[in-house]
Amino acid sequence: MAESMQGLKRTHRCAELSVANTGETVTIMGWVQKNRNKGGLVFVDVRDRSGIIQAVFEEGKTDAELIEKAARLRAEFVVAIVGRVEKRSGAVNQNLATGEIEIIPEQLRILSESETPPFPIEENSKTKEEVRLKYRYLDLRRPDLQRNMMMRSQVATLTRQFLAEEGFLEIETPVLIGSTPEGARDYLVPSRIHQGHFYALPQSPQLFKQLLMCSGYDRYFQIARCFRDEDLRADRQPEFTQIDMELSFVDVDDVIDVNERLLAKIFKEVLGVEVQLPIPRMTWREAMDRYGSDKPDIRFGMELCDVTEVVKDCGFAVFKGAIENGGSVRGINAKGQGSMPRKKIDKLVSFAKDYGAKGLAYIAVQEDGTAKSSFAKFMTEEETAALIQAMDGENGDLLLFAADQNKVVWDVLGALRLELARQMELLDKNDYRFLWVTEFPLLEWSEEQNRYTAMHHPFTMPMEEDLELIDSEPGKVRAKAYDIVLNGNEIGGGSVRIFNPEIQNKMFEVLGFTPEQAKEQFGFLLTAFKYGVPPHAGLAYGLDRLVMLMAKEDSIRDVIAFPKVKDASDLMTEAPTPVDQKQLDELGLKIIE
RNA sequence: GGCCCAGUGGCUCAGUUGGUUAGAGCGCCGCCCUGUCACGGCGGAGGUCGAGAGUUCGAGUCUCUUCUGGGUCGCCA
Repeated sequence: MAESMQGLKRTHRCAELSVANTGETVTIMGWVQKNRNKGGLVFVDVRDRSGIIQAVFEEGKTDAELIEKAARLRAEFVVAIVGRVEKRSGAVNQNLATGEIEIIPEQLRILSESETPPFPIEENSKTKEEVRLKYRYLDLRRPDLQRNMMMRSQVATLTRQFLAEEGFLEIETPVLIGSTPEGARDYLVPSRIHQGHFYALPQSPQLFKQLLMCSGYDRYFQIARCFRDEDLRADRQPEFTQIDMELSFVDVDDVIDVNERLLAKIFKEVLGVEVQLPIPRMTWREAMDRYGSDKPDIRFGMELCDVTEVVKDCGFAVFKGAIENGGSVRGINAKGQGSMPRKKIDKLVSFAKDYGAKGLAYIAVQEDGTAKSSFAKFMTEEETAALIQAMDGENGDLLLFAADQNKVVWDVLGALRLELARQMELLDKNDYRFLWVTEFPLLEWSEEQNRYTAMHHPFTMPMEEDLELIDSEPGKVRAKAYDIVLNGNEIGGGSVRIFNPEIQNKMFEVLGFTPEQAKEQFGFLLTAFKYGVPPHAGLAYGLDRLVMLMAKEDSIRDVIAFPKVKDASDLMTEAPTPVDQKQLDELGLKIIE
């Protein structure tokens, strides 16, 4: 039966106690981690979010009645203990922060009993995620998740502190907004009052923060929940959190400057990691050419090498064909992997095919200098030698080549490069390598829609020097857009925004919007722009991804208190759930079976 | 929507070429134990192998379907 905590007040968290508290009478409250009964001598480990402290119930020092009560404690009982802090008379536990001390109880109250939990509440859980998520409130008791959540809170707090000092105002924007079909799928919320009309949940506060700039708030930020109804991944949840900001009277360098200092502060204070400023920058084109990715992981090399010129006259039809079709031939050199077994190479080939390659050519340079190759028979010895040389191929290297349109070649080799790095264990989670990727293309051709779509969003400012290309070669126009990349993850991105209505209208035109469509969807923004809009720019971080990397986790689920699973449902609450017919009727909705 | 992986007591796993009462560790329950902290000792309970169908004399083990979770491609302005 549960006892009251009346008359007691917690004085410390468990692991806040140290030898400095020796002799003090303290009150702790927490969960029983472990009860070790030596037969009259009872050790109880009590846990809270700070850590663990041991209480010792011993004859002569504690009432017999209390010892008996302690012996009844089971895992996850919630207890309050009043007692004296003493240096341990027995062995010190080096593995415990509080390992030199223990509590000699004077009072023990069982505030709450517990059934045996379905899985152990311990660090480095081996329990499958399915079970953990069903009992997420228990999972969240585990020290590693508690550390993650505390780290997340610390990041948010530091962000608020820093941005406030830099003159940013925290302003909330609505969650019930109008739908804009451009981009990701919206979550829709039916309106009861306007039947047949729907709100959408924001994919980001983009339009509102731009309007706040129009309204003169100058520097805005928000830690904002965003929603996208797309398929999930390890680093994608249907609802996620952005650190969103917008600044007036700034250009690219100003946004980058304040954000570099923000990142440096966060990493210094949370992880003790010094971020070397300035963070290196790379144009999108350079990133693609060197890494085959717009979010390169620069913790390791294995850069792409364009060998189009070297092989353009060779006898290998695949290479020649790709080049004649306007594509390129590029390779990567997996140092020291020349002896990779055929089976493993075949796996790389099929891996490459998943990314759109028609095939993957390779040369495995043996230790004796001979080459095993999938295509050498189509080439002269001189051509093969020239290719190996162009790739810096040394004995024992594995050279892998993709030949196709640039986009395919980049995708394939970019993915392959990462896969090989994983296999070769080149990725150190303690190594934090930031990179700005700049000058993204403004537009991207969509085969599916047979039109250009905005690579970032339709409010991104083209680079002034490319403006003249916007009609003739829209695909070549670069944007004042930038992403902040950390260890191959896009942790944030932003752009300078268009604040000139003519350029904005031009942009809509290129995107295939009729003036009517533009007005219908973004009319309020376009109208706002008629009343004096400051030049402005902004950036948004994916807070979940940022904290995931800081916590050295592989999934953002490990830094989100109540995440959803792959099909976007919640295993604990079982949301989404069916609703009553009455609710549907009120909303004027009918479910078609 | 496609592809891949996993699904055996509460948890984590093992189960040979399909063959008698399905094993282990941890946890749980009982008894014992005064310095443990992965406590220890003795004893015990607990699963029909995600679900369904099929092949077979016989299936955890093969086939098909399905459900659940994970990874990934597409998708994610």
